Amino acid sequence: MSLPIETPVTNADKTFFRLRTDIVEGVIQAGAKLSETELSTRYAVSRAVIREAINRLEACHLVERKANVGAKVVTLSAAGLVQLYQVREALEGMAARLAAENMDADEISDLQSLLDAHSNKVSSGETYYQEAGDVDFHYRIVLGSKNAHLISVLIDGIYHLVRMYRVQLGMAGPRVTTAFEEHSHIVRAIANRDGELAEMLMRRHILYSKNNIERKLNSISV
Amino acid sequence: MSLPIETPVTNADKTFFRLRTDIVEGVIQAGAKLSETELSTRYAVSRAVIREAINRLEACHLVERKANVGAKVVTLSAAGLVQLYQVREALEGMAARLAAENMDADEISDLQSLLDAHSNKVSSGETYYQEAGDVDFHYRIVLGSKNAHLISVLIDGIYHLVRMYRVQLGMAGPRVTTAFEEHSHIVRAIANRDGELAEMLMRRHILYSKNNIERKLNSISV
DNA sequence: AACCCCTATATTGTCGACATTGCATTTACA
DNA sequence: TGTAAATGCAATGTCGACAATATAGGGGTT
Repeated sequence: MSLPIETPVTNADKTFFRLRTDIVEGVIQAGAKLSETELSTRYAVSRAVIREAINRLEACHLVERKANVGAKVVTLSAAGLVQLYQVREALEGMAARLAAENMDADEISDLQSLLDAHSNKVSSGETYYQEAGDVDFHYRIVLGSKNAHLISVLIDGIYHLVRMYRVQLGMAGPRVTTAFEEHSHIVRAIANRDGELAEMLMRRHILYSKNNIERKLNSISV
Repeated sequence: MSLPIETPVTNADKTFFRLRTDIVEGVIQAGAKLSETELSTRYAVSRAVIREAINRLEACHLVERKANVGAKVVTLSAAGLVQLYQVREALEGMAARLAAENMDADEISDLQSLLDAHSNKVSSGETYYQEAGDVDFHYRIVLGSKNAHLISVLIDGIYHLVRMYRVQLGMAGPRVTTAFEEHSHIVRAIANRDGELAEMLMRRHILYSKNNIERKLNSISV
C-alpha cells in the first residue's frame, strides 16, 4: 500500500507513536491515568519527553488533561461514538466531493484497481484484509481531496479514535460485501467527476457504518 | 455575551494565549520564525514553557514545526483560505443540522434575541459590532450542536485561523445586511427543527462568505 | 573559478532538580 | 461525633544546564 508513513525522528516522536498505539490497541486501558513519572521510568526517557508526547495525544483527542492534576485516556461511550461519526460524515463527505474535483486520472485508476484487488481478497474469504482495505480506501479519498486541513484532522486525529473504538469493541470485519458495493459506487461517482453525488454516497456509507458499530456496541455493554 | 471564556491557569497557558493573539493579530508576522530562546527572554519564562506553547500552536495549525529546525508561523495564501473555508462549510453545516436537533427552546430564543439586538446595532450603523456579532452567532450554533469534537475543532482551531485571515487582510465588516438575512433564515430553520435545511443554509452562507473574502484577497495581493 | 569537505556556531532536543499545586489523612475544636 | 483547618505526600509545573543536530562559512582541491 502506498500510504505515507510517519517517520519518527526525535525521541518524543517515538514515544508519542508508542503511546498512541498502546492506547488505541487497549494496552493502556481507556480511562486510565497517565502518570508522567511512571511512564518516564517505563519508557526510559525523561519526563519532558513524556510531557510532549502527552500534549500531542491531547491534541488528537486521545487523552484529556487537567492543569495541575494530570492526563487520562479518554473513555469510550455510545454518545462519543455517535459524535465522532457525525464529524466523520461531515468531513469525509466533503473529502469525497473534493476528491471528485481534484484527484488526477491515475490516482483514480489506482483507486479503482485497489478496489478490484480487495474484491478478490474478499471473495476468497480473507477476513484479515477487510479492515486494512477499508482504511486504505478511506485514506486515499481523504488524501485525494488535496485539502491539508481535512487530511490532518482525519488522518492524524479522528481515524485513530475510530480505530480505538473498533479495536476495543472487537469489530473484526462487519458487513463486508455491502460496504464493498458502497465503495464501488463512490469510486464511480469520483470517476465521473460528480462531487455532489460522491459526497452524498460517502455520507450514507458512513451513516450505515455508524449504525452498524452502534448496534454492536449496544448489544455488548448496557 | 455568554461565551465560555478560556481561563489560563498555568504559565504555559498564559504564554500560549499571548502567542496566539500576537500571531492572529499580526504582531508576529505570518511566516516569521519562532525562536525558542528569543521568546523565552522576551516573555521572561523558561524555554520549556515556550516549547509547550509552540506545541499547542502547532496543534491548532497556527505554526508549523520541523524537527531539529524550529517553528514558523503559517503563511497565508489564497489556496489556504479556500481549503479552510471548505472545512468550515462541512463542519458548520453539520453543526447547524445538529443544533436544529439538539438546542433546547430557551437556547433558541436566546439566539433569536441575539439576532434582534444585532439588527438594531446594524441599522444604527455600528460597524464595530459587526464582526463580534457574526462570531457570536456562529459560536452559539456550534455550541448548540452539543458535539464535543465539532466544538473543539472549530472553536479551538479553525476560528482562530479564520480570524487571522480576516485581521491580516483588513476585513472590517463586509456584506453586513445580506449576512444578517442569511443568519435570520438559519435561525428560523433551527427553530422549526429542520436540520436538513439549516445545514443547507449554513453551507451556502459560508460559501458566500468565502467568495467575498476571496474577492478581497485577489484584489489586494497578486 | 567551481565544487566539496570540514569546522564553528547557534538552535533545538533532552535531562535531572527544584517549586508549586492538589489530595488524602490526621488532628483539633465545637 | 461531625466538621473544618492543618499537615504531609505525591504528582505536575518550571527551570537552567548539557547533548545532539542543522546551517553557514572558510579552506582546500581539481
